[in-house]
Amino acid sequence: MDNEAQEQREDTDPRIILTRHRVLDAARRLVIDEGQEAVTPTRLAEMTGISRSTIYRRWPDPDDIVFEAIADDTDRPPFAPSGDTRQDLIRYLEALREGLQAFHTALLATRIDRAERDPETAQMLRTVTENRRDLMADMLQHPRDKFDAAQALIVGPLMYQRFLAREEITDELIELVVDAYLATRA
Amino acid sequence: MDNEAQEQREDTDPRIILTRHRVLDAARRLVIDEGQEAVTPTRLAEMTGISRSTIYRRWPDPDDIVFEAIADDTDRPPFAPSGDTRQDLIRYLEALREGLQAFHTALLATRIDRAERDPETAQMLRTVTENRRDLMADMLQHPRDKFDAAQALIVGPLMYQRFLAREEITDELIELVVDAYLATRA
DNA sequence: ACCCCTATGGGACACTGCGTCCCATAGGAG
DNA sequence: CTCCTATGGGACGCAGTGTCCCATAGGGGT
Repeated sequence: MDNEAQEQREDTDPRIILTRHRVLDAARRLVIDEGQEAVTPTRLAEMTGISRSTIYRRWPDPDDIVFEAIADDTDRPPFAPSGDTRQDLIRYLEALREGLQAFHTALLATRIDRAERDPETAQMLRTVTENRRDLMADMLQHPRDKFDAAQALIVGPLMYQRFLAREEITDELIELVVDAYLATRA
Repeated sequence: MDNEAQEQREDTDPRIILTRHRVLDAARRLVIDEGQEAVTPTRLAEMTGISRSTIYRRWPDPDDIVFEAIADDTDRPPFAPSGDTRQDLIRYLEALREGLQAFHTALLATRIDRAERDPETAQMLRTVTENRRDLMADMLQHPRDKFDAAQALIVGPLMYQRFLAREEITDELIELVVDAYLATRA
């Protein structure tokens, strides 16, 4: 098999890396600005200067471009917990609020929609969610296996406010969420 | 102006009503099964037997078809409150859970995604949210203007579990959500 | 029962973008 | 310096889009 050699090259050949990076970057911008249906090899070629041939060669199924573009989302590292759980939670949610205001949050909305029809995207969403759960459980020194419901309780209201109600996430809401969660632990 | 006459006909002429109904029905099925990018006049014509000409005549901009298809979502009427707030909330969330399992829930995911780029869809989402809030405030005999945060607290966790974590909404989660909310009122 | 009005059907049309292919060229690895 | 391969730049047939025109069918009013 020279499949291994092939994969090796894809990770090291600077030409391949650059192509991949530029195309996925452009794809992300397209998803954010115009939605995933705007992501076509022709548009990407125009935006990046990379030829259509190359794009088709790298991604025989253009739909994979959208998937890969919305997949690599790097969670930022957590801050150091102070030990004051209430204060830590508030700080965490304030950081989450800030993240939800960033322009790339539209990518999350696209993931939500795609996951309804694409099992791979659904799996990706689950993984991202679990990662954040583990990260947060560590931060709060909380057993992971009992933290699923807590995640929903804490993160859910902010997601609701951002994507469904589409209204501002106020300081009051954050405090309310934190206190409601803490009440369940007492 | 014969614009009024025109609009009058669109609401009464059975030919127009039937066409509209059949096309939007097919569009909903397409959005649910294959996503909004699959909604094209050609596909709709094939599915409904209605000619492409007619579809273009009714919707000069095909994108409006998706919007109208996902827009008319009728909230079911609430049940009669028993007066026991905790029990009423649990029953409400159980009904919501059932609704979130229905196949047409994918339409909500599409709304969330679309709202990121289309102001009209964003407005529609806000209106739907407000309607549910008012409905629920009435049910719980709760002042509406202070109910926004409560909505996020109560409905948010279920939405999170359904769309982000993509895991089952358990009875335990529902009880936890209700008790957490009630704790904030004490 | 009749007639007028309009919605629909069924094409044709140019146009755009898609997906595939082939060959020439440029850039990286040894 | 040389081989190997990634990219570029076209060509091509094909499918779908959006527009137009004319014939027909079905509703509403007399």
